[in-house]
Amino acid sequence: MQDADRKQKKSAEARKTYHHGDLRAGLVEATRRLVEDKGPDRFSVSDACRAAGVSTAAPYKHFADREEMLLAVAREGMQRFHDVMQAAVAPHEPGSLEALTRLGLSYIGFAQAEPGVFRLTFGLTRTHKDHEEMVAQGMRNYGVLLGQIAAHQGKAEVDDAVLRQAFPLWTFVHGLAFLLIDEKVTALKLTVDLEDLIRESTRKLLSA
Amino acid sequence: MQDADRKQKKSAEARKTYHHGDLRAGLVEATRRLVEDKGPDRFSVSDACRAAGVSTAAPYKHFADREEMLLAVAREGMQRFHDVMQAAVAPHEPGSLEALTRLGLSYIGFAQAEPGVFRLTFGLTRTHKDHEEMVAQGMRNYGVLLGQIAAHQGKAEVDDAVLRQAFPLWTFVHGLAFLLIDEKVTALKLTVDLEDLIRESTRKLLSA
DNA sequence: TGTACATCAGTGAACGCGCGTTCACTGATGTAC
DNA sequence: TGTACATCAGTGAACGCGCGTTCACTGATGTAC
Repeated sequence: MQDADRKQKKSAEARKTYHHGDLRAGLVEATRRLVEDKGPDRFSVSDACRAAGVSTAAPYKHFADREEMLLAVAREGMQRFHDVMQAAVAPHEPGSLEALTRLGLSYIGFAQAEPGVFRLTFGLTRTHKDHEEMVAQGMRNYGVLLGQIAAHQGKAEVDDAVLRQAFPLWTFVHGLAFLLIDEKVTALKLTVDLEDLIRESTRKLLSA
Repeated sequence: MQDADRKQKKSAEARKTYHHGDLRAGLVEATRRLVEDKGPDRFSVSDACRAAGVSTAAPYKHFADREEMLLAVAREGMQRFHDVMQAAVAPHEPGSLEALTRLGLSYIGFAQAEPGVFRLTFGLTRTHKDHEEMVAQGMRNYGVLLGQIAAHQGKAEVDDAVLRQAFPLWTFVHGLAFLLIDEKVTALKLTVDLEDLIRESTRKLLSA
């Protein structure tokens, strides 16, 4: 909601002023959109400036370089991904097959809704690939699954058995996400009922 | 072997001549190497020319454009991938858990050995994404798995039941491949016994 | 065997382009008095 | 309330660069006679 407020504020008061209101947020949004439209590799600073209606020098008042703009989008995206997953499991019995199925569906749902951001956050992020904050957020996101599996095993903590049971589930939905957004499923003319596929595969992978 | 012959011929006879011997093959190899070193997106025609020791105009005697050079690498790569998978299953009882495990291991083996080519062939290939030859080779490659599953089900042909049982296996190893080459496994400090993981997950996904 | 000629693979220079980043600047804003 | 001033977000022009592609060319090769 604060985003909406800020936007309104901007358009109401600051539209035609010299200062932008919240150029940083505007650039992040422009970058995000470009990452979606052209992919993380085809994004250019100039494009983002054009989209934000600002000179090409402006971003450097807010970001050190191109990479930092992408980093901001990635950070924001991972947080959004986390929220989506949380919302997916929330209504269901923790550790239940239903909860895990919904979690899997939210994973591929995010990948399909925001393939550019999905690629950006899961791709090999060269420069800041061990940017500690990103890794921490990645662990927090993975933690949503780990928590469900711990619950499934009737545990309060994540132990080795939890890790071992969780990883194949991640692997599975991750592969499905890429096969979908890389259009292999359509290219090979495969028909897939996503919900059924995820539920059944999850059930099997959870079994002994 | 003919490749080796050609190379020898080149170095023996044609090294310092005006003509190159087999510049096409040389450029494809240079492109492949660059795709590995820098990724499919960072590849440039100029780089390839530099690597092949040739002027930047030379490739256009063999390829229509940059895209066609990548296409040649992709084509070659998919064929190689096919051979690798065939070789992996060949020694084993068709449709056996062992054969399927080896097939899965060869999949991630290829991804790890040639992550650049793997990304190139499995990524969204914009321009020629429905290049018929590529799709055909993709189906041929997928056919290796389908054949194994058909055998597993005691069938001579691929039917719907085969397709339904095969797809989750593909999905699984595909996800594993990306988690490995995108270094998520190492970033999250997960320890994974690949062979055991693939065998067990395959077994479970094959079960009722 | 020797010569004329067609073929065409590779050259080197040039093109226009968009990029990331820097620079000295300007003008809007908030604050101190 | 009004003025002086510091701050700093955004400007616009410029930089050097590497890119993909085109062009008229050159020289090596194979073939016909």
